[in-house]
Amino acid sequence: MGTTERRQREKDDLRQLILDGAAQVLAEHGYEKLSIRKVAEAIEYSPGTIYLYYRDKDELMLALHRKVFARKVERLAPLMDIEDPVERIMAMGRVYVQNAIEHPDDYYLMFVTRAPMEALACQDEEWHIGQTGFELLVETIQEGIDKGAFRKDISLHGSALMLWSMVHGLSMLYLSDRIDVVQKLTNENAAEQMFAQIESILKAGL
Amino acid sequence: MGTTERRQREKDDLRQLILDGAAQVLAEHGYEKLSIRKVAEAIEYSPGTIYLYYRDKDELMLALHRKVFARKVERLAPLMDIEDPVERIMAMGRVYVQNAIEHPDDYYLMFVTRAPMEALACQDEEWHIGQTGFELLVETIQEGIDKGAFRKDISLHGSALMLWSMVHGLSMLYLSDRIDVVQKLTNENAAEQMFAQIESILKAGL
DNA sequence: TAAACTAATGAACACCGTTCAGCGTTATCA
DNA sequence: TGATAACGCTGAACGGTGTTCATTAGTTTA
Repeated sequence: MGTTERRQREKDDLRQLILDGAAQVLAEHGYEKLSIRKVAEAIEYSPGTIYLYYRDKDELMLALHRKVFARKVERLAPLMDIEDPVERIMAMGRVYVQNAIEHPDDYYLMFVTRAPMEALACQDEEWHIGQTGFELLVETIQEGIDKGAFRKDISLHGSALMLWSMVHGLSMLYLSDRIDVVQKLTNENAAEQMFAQIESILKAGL
Repeated sequence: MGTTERRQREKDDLRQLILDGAAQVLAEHGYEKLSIRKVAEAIEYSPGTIYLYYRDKDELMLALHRKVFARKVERLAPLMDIEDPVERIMAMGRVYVQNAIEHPDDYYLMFVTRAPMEALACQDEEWHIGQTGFELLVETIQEGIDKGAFRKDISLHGSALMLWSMVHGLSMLYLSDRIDVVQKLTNENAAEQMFAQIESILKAGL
C-alpha cells in the first residue's frame, strides 16, 4: 500500500513548487515585492495553501535563502583553485561585490534581510553554509600565513572579519545608493582604488 | 494684515509637528513599524493630512533622515579634536559601529533604507551632510599623510572608502544577525580583533 | 456504501501607502 | 454686514500586505 508514500511525495512536490514559485517571483519582481500572494498566484494556488507547507513567510524565505545560496556557492567554488592566497582573496572580494551589484535582490536575501536568520533561530538551527563560506576565507588566510605571505601574529578571525566587512560594506553602500557621495567627490573609480589599497595591504603582509 | 504670515507659520508648525511625531514613532516602534498612520495617530491628525505637508512617505523619511543625522553629527563632532590621525580614525570607527549597534533604527534610516536617497534624487538634490561626513574622513587621512603617519602614494578616496566600508560592513553584519557565524567560530571577540588589525595596518602607514 | 480523514479554498482580519470628494471654518470683498 | 471664495482637514475608499480558519470537495478506510 504505497498511498502514504505517494502522499508524502505529493507533499514534497508542492513544497518544492512553492519554493520554485518564490524564486520566480524574486527574479521577476525583486525582493521587496515578493509576497505570499504573488507566489500563490504564480503557482496557481490559494494564498492559504502556502501556510500548509511553510509556517510563515520567514520560513519560506529561509528555504529560498538556502536555494539561492547553494546556487551562488556553486558558481564561486572555482575561486578556491587559485594558488596564491593574496590573489585568491582579491578574486573572492571582487566577485563578491560584483555579484552584489549585479544581483541586488539575491544579495539582499542572502546577506541583509533578517527573515531567514529569524526562521533559523526559531527552529534553533545554525547557518551552516554561512559558516562554511567564512571558513573558506579563514583557511585562505591561514594558507597565506603558512606560505609566508602574511605575518604569523595576525588574528585569523579578526582579519577574515575585516575582509568580509570591507566587501560587504562596499556592497551595501552600492545597494543603498550611499556610494554616490563618494563618486561625486572624485573623478576616479573609488571602488577600484579601494581594491588596489586592499591589495597593497595584503601584499605588505596584512 | 499678518494673516498670510500667521498661516505660513501654522503650516510650518504642523510640518514640524508631523516630523516630531515621526521621530517619536521611530523611537517607540522602530523603523520597520514606522507608518504614516501611526505618525498621524501620534499627533492626533488624520492620515490624509500628512500628505498636505509631505508629498509621500519617502519625503517624510528624508526630513526625518536629516533630523536624525543632524543629531548624530552634533554628538560626534568632538572626535575631530583628537590630534593623532590614527587615533582619531580608530575613535571614529569605534563610535560609528557602537552607534549602529546601540541605535539600529537610527542607523537603518541613516545608512540603509533607500527612501531618503530616492526622495533626494526626486528633487535632484545632493546628500550634503553625507558628503561632509565622508570628507571629514578624507581630511583626517590627508592629515595623516602630512604628518608622515601614512605613505604619500596612497589613494585618498580609495582609503577613505575602504575605512567606511569596513565599519559599515561590520555594522550591517550585526544588524542583519550575520555576525553570529563569526562569533560561533571563535571564543574571542572577533570585532575587537578586527579593530586591532585595522590599527596595526594604520600604524604601518596604510 | 458510510464514515473518517485530508487538502485546498477564499473570505475575513488587521495592517499598509495613497487619493479625493466633501465639509466645516476662515478670510475677503461688495 | 452678508455673500462668496479659499483654505484645512477629514475619513472613506482602493489596492496592496501577512495570516487565520470555517467550509468544501475529494480520497481513503472500514
